[in-house]
Amino acid sequence: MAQISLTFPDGNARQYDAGVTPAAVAADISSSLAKKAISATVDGAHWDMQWPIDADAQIAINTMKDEEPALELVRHDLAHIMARAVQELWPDVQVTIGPVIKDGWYYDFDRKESFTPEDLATIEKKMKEIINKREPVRTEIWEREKAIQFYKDKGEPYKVELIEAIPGDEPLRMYWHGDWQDLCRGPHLQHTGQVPADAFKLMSIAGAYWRGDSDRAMLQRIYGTAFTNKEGLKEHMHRLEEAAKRDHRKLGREMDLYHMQEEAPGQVFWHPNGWTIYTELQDYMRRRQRAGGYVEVNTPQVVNRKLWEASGHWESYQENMFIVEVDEEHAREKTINALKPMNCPCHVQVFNQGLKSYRELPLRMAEFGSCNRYEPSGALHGIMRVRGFTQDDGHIFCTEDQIEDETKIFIEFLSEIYAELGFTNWAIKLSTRPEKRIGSDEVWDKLETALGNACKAAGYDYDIQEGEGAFYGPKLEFVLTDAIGRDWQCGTLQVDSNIPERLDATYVGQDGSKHTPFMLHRATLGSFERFIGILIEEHAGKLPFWLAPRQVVVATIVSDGDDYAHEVVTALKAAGVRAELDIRNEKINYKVREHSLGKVPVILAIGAREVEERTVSVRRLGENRTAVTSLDEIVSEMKIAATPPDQL
RNA sequence: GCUGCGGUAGCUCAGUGGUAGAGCGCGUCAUUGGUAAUGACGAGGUCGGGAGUUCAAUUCUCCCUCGCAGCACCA
Repeated sequence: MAQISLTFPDGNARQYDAGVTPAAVAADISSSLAKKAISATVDGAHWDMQWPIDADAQIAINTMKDEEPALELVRHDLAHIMARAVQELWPDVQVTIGPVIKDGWYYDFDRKESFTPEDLATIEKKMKEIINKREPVRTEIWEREKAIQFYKDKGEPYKVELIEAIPGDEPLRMYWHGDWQDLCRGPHLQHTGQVPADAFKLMSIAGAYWRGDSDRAMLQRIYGTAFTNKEGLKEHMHRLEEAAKRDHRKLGREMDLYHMQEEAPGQVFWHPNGWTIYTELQDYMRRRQRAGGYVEVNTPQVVNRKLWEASGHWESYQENMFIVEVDEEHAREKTINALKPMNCPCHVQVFNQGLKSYRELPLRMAEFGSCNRYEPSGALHGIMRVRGFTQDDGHIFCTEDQIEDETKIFIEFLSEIYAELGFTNWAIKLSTRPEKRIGSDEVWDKLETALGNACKAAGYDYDIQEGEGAFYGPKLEFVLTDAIGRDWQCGTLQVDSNIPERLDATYVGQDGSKHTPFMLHRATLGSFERFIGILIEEHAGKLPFWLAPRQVVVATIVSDGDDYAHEVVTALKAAGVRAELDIRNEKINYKVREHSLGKVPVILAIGAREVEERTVSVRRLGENRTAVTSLDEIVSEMKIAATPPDQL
């Protein structure tokens, strides 16, 4: 038999017969390693202890101490163990797929009756029994036909469909956890007892479509979370609790920012505090856009269907549009209109007024454009996904040659703004050509390359989302993350020549003839609603001072300080600071607690001493010490703090 | 939109086939206090909406609506 050489991480190599398994290699090293081993890494690939190695390779034997492979295996084995537990408890349940995801795994089942939260505890108990049996995990490679026949006989049509969807005639890998079998690429642990029985938890039950297709069966998905030890699980549960406290829906109520109600689902009633954040942000963006060479416009809310027919929205976006009909009863003629779901067609109307020259390009047109979209009810989420919102929208009319530069300029514009708003972690995703699209591959090549180059030129990496672009062009998404790790697209930039063409936008080129411009749809914040939601969660309600709706509360300790407190508030207000007076007949402890919970960044306490010395006792949110400062000093300090970053 | 769960006082929640309860908040009074809850008293709810079953429905059933989690969607 041929010999192969396996090189270990320490650089030493050993010779083995070809086809040796990591299990044998581990046993060769030591019996304790053979026991502890969970998998191997062979030339960078995650390798099951049972898989043969046929050629020279770099090898590392993994144990539970190797966090990355350990988590992967624990979660993956738990997916199988959970499916086995479910089928042992309810033999009529059909199994489908169960992948590892962030923090855990899920498995999708088909069962007539619904799983209940009580069932989760039952399943967990059964899973622990399976783990305690320490049954071996075994794998075999099967011919396709055999696998299909096996699952047909077993009455598992989902598995048959999965196999049929695997391309080619490649043999299929089967895994057994004890007697329970599943189709699986692997790798897996050596036996079920290697799964820590106290480091996992079943989290929730939800519906999920088979193969992600809403036309197909709705399955029941059970989510689980798992770590390599009990502490890991505990920490994770703690993180979830902490994240829940940052939820903008909770903070929005506590900080009295906004509310929503049944009569206007998916639309925001902004309260004074929330609207302060909104207008402060809008003022900031307006100054930023002016400085960035944009002209600001404003366009109608209610627009006749003719324009939507021309733009193509009537055909392809109608189910998401609020249709407004005006009938003869109270108007001279019957018209059908729609609330604008986006601003681009209106911006083209502005562009189309008068003849444009290539000398005017790129033309950067911005609007704080209020849009209404009839979003599916299940998609609504606080102020992050709503039916009525205002975009910090903009369209850059330009030539093809200008796309890359304009994109780079935009990315730089956006990144400065995100930094000033306190975001350090955000990502760019480049969505490329979808299957259904218009335009030639040459044009798509150019446009995708232009966007990618612009990112690199601006100094940013990006992830590619294959096939996720719009039918008319590729796009960049600028993604921020909320408190519990959900991603939200905020900024965007999309390349489009379709709408300009459909709506007859032209410019006169250097050659004297008319050309269709490209249009870059772009938004920095995305929508004020979503962005403010993210902003609240990112800062856990403790917004940067200049954005804080309530910046300073001047709180008296004794009523003898009332007059002076008035004076302090007046001075702060005159300096442009949002200051409030709290001379209620309450103890200072009470006032401090209340305003701290309300996330007021600065509390100025005033007692007899401060009145006497014309000072204030300064307490900042998140600190429990105080400092005495003179009135003049605090006013000028607060004035600077309240100045937006672009005006410093 | 789909699956599951939920809607009781301003908020957080308990509860019941015989028209409801707590804590916080709110109001009144007393208290003038040094940095995360002073005390006493009081007001406040057609139990999300509609229909049905019942002598009787907040409670059981159905429909609608809104919300939550996930899926699908997201120009």
